[in-house]
Amino acid sequence: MTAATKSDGTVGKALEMLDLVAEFGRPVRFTDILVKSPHPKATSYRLLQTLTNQHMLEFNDGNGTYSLGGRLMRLAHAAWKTASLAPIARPFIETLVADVGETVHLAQIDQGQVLFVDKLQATDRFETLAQVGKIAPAYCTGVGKAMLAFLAPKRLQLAMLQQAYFKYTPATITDVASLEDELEQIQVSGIAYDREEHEEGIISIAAPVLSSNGRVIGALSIATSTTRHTLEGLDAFRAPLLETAEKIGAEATHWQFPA
Amino acid sequence: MTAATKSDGTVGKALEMLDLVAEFGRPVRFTDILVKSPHPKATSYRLLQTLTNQHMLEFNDGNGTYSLGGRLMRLAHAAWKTASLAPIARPFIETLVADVGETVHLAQIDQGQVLFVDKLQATDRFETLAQVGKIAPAYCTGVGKAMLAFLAPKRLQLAMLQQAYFKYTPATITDVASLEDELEQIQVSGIAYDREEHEEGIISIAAPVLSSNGRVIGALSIATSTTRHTLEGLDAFRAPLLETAEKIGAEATHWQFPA
DNA sequence: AGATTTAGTTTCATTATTTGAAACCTGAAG
DNA sequence: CTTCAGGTTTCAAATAATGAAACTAAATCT
Repeated sequence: MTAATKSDGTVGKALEMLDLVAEFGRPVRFTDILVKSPHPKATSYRLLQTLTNQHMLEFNDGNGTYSLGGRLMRLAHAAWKTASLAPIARPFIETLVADVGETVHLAQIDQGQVLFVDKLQATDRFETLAQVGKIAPAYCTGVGKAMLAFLAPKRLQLAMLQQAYFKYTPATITDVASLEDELEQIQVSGIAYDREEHEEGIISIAAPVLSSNGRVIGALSIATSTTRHTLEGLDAFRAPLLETAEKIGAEATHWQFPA
Repeated sequence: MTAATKSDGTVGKALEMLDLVAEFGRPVRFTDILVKSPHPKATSYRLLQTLTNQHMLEFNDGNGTYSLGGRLMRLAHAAWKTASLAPIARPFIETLVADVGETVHLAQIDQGQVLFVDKLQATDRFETLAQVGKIAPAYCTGVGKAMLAFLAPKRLQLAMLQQAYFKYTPATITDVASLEDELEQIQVSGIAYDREEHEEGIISIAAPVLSSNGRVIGALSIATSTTRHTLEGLDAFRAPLLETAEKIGAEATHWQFPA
């Protein structure tokens, strides 16, 4: 019995089903879900019914599949507006993008993972799906490491322990000791790098956003490809990045954003 | 037994609480929720606890408030990727934006309302919060009317009836008969206009996205301000808009997107 | 300081909901 | 016409949710 999933009654089970549907990444038939569901047939069926009635799932009569419903997007929009750093940070990020001409990401830490809450693209070249709500592991992304480095010890422990370390690329750090070393360095410099650790060809420079009480409330990064910049080249963005992160931190404090 | 709100057990109650928190539009204290909650103190309290355990809500120790949680954004991202028209439509919309140099919205109809699922801005700046997940009434927006006009009669009835008609601006049509007239015209022309009916100073031209079987699966609009274009000026976008809507419809059919 | 109010939390017997094995549909394949 | 697979419903038993009331902690009043 891990601390991970506390079952939490009916609501817990229902949300578990939602996660299942989400995992499939495509509309799913009842049987598809059934094989993954820990519950017997009748129970799974009724949970799906309930969620569909509640518009958390949508049922497609045509092919008998379930997919995630519109109510989720409405709620998430509300979440984004009221509970994320994004609305507060937007104006500053816009300035930064205009300034450096690169794509900027804003992330927060959520359940030990990186949760992207905003993304502004330079002008706008090709790509990309709305990054908002996307998650990534903390230990191998610039924003993730920037936040880990400034996390309070207990929260850090928690985030580090509950993580499975997967080697996404040859450069991914999967060794806890090395990771801790790097976090220490980041704590000193206030800057984190992603050296193709999550995706080959993608590098980034990131800075934590700290509220006035010193707690990490997010992180900011400039991400680019190795074809556009070298790792050293990223240092040009160091100053504006830090400056913007600081401004956002000050503003967030002013708005009493939860630490 | 109204069709409106079927309570649907514990899960329904929990989601009702989520909606409550969302409505406040700010972090809320337990007592704030209590006055709006239909449930007694202990029940409301436990529902919030459950949702917090499940990361659907987040509790801020600092000031004792609840706000919508990260899990919602994760799920919504999955919903956006798998259950919305947006990923399919993206490339076409990008082309359209590049073509006309205006901001383009993509919307779907959800529970009789307009649900924005994507927004691409013309190159430029100012404004705006991630529109994804934002909702608006159908009867007074371009995209909304475009979809209503092509909705199957029964679904239209439903959407029209369950709507409260609020006069957002002097131009808002709140009279069902006039609205029906306009929908007929839209059916013929395949183009809908928003003549400052939802927001003063904002006009738009919209076209429905139809799947091959003739069902509306979404709508596309070009929105602008009265200071940039006149209503007649919008007609310049008519052809590219229709063309793009058609391409998206064809592609969606190909992907068996639910009608 | 002591009394009083307010906000949040817990208890526990009662009540209502959820559960799941099994039976039952229904349309498609053999 | 049988069999089968996917989906749906039933109903007594098991479980989880309920809520009045009691309790705690902190703030506010006297």
